[in-house]
Amino acid sequence: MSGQNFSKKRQMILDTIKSTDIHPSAKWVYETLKEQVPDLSLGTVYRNINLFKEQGLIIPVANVDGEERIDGDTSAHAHFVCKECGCVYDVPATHAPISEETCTLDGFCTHNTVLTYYGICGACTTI
Amino acid sequence: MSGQNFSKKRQMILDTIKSTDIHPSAKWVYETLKEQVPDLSLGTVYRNINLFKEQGLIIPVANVDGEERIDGDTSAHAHFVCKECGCVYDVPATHAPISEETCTLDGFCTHNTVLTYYGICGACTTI
DNA sequence: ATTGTTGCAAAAATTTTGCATTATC
DNA sequence: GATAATGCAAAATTTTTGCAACAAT
Repeated sequence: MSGQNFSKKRQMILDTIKSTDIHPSAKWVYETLKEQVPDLSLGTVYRNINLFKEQGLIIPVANVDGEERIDGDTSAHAHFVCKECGCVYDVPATHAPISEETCTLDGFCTHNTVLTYYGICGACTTI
Repeated sequence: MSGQNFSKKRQMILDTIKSTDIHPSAKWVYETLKEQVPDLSLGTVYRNINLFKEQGLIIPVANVDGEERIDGDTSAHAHFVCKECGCVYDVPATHAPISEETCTLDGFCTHNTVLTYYGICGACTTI
């Protein structure tokens, strides 16, 4: 596409990431989209995810069981990772003391802050 | 050792982790200790790191360039990860709004909180 | 034509694991 | 001797990459 060079598949990968709140892994994006787009390659998913990260369209939020999990919501908020089921939940920014200050430390320039709570989620506690 | 079943190598691996503040990767621990203990295996380092994590003797603090970085200091504090050089720095708890509350979210039980700042460190800014 | 994107498969890199051997008590 | 820890190498995973083919303008 003109200027934006977004291919159909690239757009669908981004849409898939943006349309869910499960904080997916690359594999999940691939498997989910594969149903609609049979001729999709995992390499393409990885390549586009890396591109989106560079462009700031998505952010990596956690590494769960060796898999990187990403978030299409780049607004300031925190996350809760369940050690039991591996689910990643959003935690409203109001609950999370995220200070968006930049360059607070001596000579250090902070670009972004990641606040993650680890524990057992409600679903896993109930069971 | 009696009761504690700590082998010499296990103890040396833990000591190596506890004696540095660089927040090492498994590979770094292996390569560093290999100089003193030539017959050390990388598998042993990984096995012991996993053990220490289960026991709460060390904590994973970040995943930098695909490598998990660990910390022998389990007290409440935050970290700064330089996107440029990959160094991981300690951030005093006084600077970090770490709330040690537990089970604050509905039915969720928080075991630990990880607060990480990402940006460019002083050394990389100067250059 | 030229530029960018993808599929495919191989390759890299990190982490785990099976099993025989060695250490520890 | 019984139990646990290790070395070694293979295996399992996730992620990256080379290259030929394809798409778009």
